[in-house]
Amino acid sequence: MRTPNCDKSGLRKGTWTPEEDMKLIAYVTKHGHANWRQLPKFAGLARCGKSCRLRWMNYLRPGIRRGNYTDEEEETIIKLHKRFGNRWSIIASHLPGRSDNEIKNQWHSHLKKRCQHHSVKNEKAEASTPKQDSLVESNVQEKDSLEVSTITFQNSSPATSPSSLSDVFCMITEPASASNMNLVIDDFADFVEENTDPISAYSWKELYEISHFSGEFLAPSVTEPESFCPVYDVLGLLE
DNA sequence: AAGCGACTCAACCGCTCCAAC
DNA sequence: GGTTGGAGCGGTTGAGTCGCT
Repeated sequence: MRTPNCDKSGLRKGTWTPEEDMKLIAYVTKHGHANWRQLPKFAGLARCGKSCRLRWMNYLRPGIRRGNYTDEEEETIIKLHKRFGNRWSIIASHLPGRSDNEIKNQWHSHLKKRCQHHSVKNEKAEASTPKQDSLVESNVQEKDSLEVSTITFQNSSPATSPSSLSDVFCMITEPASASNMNLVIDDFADFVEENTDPISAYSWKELYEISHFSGEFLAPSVTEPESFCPVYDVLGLLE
């Protein structure tokens, strides 16, 4: 951890203390974050706005997921990195609860090596055997599966119904106009109706995050944070 | 137990983008 | 069209931790 210190203008730098976290959570929960530059002044934090934003986006916002990556998540990162390169924010938008910073760290510490190792193996294999049609085909299929969420938006009617919360997230995080966003929200509403049981307490936090990004489209029952964001109850921050 | 290099990950820095004027 | 200011992004840093010798 970086040791806390101050810069020339008296603003604190380095590791965030629990007290600072509490102040930031309390302020953003109550007032939102329309202006990061002004926020630290009003929240009583001796931090720059950028530092507050980073702390909130990467560690404090509702729905953020910590801990080990699943195999599925790692595969998704690898696939999306193949497609988008170092566009961490785009990649993060496909992984609910993961921040761009965390994904970037994961890539540099684990996945990059794994991919390099994998590509060296592939190169050796390719050198020793002629190209097979099945390999080419599997690449095409992989590309097509990544396009699904985009296609959903490009057509004005959804091509597929979401089968998991991750699918809904993929759809929501694609570029969308207000009209096709409404279609996605309809799908989302259907999904919630049909899948009330499988949604875990954690997933409800994800739902809160969806409502945070697209609250105007969601039913009021989904935008009540106390229903699915127990951490705030613990902190006593809900009104 | 101590030393040391490799690794992890929270945080900073500098740049770009974009909207408002 | 040019300028300015805020937000966001990606690269990099460096303290802490881990694991090997």
